[in-house]
Amino acid sequence: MSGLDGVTLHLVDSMDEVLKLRSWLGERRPQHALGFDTETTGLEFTDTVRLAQIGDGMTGWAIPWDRWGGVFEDVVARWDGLWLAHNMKFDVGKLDNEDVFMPRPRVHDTRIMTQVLDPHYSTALKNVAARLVDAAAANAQALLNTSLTDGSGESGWTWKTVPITYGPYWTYGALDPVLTYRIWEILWPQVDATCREAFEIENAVTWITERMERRGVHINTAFAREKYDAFTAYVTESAQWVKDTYGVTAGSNAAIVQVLQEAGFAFDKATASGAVALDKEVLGAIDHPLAQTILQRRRLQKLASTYLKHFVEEVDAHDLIHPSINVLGARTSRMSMERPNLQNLPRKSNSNPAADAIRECADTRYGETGTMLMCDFDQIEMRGLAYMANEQPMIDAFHSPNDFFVELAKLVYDDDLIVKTDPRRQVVKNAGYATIYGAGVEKFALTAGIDIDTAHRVRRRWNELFPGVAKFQNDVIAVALQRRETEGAPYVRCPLTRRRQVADAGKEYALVNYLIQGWAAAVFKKKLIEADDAGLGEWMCVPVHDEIVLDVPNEHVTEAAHTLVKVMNDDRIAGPVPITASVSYGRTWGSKEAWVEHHGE
DNA sequence: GTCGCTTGCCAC
DNA sequence: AAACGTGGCAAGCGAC
Repeated sequence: MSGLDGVTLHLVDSMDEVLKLRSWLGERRPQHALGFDTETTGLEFTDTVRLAQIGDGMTGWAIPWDRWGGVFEDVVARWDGLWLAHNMKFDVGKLDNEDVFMPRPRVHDTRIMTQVLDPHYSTALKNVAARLVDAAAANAQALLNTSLTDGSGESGWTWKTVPITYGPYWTYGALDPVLTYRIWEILWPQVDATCREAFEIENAVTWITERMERRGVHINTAFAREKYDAFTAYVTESAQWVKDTYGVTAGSNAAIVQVLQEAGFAFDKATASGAVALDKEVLGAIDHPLAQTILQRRRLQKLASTYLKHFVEEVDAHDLIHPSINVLGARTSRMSMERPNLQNLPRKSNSNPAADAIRECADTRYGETGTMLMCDFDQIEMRGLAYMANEQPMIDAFHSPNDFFVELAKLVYDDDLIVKTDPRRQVVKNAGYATIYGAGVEKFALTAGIDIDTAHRVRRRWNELFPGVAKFQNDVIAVALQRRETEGAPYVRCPLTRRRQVADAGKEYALVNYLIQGWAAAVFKKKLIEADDAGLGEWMCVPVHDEIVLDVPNEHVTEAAHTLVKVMNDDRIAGPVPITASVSYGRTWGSKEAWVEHHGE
């Protein structure tokens, strides 16, 4: 059968339709699953359900919420099979708000299925449906969606105002669970056969992050406001000073460059498109009050507008901020976070002491009776590299009680006296990460702050010491290129994605990084599930790639930290490479106090 | 006024 | 032969 021929759509607007729906439901077998979806007044947290839809591959039902919501609730109570949704976190959350609770363990997300099979494709329902089910129907539906989103249709209606009885609205609504069901029919056999564990991990992590989103992160709003006001005042006053003194706009790079050129400074760094670069590195090297003022203004503006502004303006009545966590954020299986992104809060730094305030804004919601716990893996990606390359000297270094990069530096420089403060340790660390990212010698030299000749020597020595790493890199690329011949595109198989393709032809070197990053993301997600199973789910707030942040009442801190240590340290998950993690704690996320386990307490 | 592009910068 | 991966976000600016 082609496309959607023969599909029947119903609007449940009478007792007669309700009876038809009940009779239809009675004929469903639990193994057949049901698709569901909601239409809401919008995408904001405060927006509510207007229509709830259910369906299978041939029949879709649109249920107006205000009048017939109880019918949907009744179906949820009766159905004991699988529920399918595309982007389930959104719909289940909206239904939660209406006091209708979907049975989470029985809800499977078709968006996750597309992602684990091939993250190269768009996961948006309309695109997946157009690709797998019926292009014309999906595109017509997308057109309506756009007109409702921006009110651009002839009617001027929006998601909030469109009459439920408007034909295109309810029919396309009723079609969504049908499309979801069809997608499931096509994708589930592939997922089941090739990447079922990946699907189960992503589906489980989705519910864990949904809980984190609801729980939120507490903000010390008085402190955040004080810093925001102070930084913003500097931003405004310095801009005025720049205008008064030099007659230019502080935010206009071209104008600033011109003033500095007239003052005798030369510029040789270019941007991607060939303009004169004026980044912090360039500014830092210019000994001129204008350059230094612009630099400091940029620093404080970044802190005020990217972080503090959200902290001040977007907290709820309990001073909690609720970012949105995207489990399928990166095509390497990493998660991403937005509004705001708490994965890129500045760390403590000597060059920008003002930045310390940002992590100090995120504090425990329990005041004097709570503690923030931060637990992060130690060099997780380097361990992944050692594991996948099976590189014995690296594995040995990970078993040493000493610092990993000190041990590596001793090998590279053939000097047993190297200590942690030796600058050669940093060079070797940079060499390691340059390998993971696929950097050339030139970029490696630049980031390590060494000359090209030294970089060449270090890299030569590195390859000599770790031949397994080079072999691993070459093998990954060779296999990928072979796949290009036989399957049309070069790709790697990661633990949570069946095919991770290169973004651009000629960038095959990046596949090594995809593999390592994808492996690390899988380890992290498995540990989130273990931590949740061990009872830590109620305290967890933020996942940061290799770190979990928790907000714990003091009476549970000792046990929570102990559980974290037990879950996150693992000498089995990476073969001969031990995975270790460190816990720190304090009143705020910025606290650095190391947690030491006291046995026998 | 909005949109898309560019530039810059924060994290892991 | 060539070569730093994954994200989110804000501000300036020209184009519509």
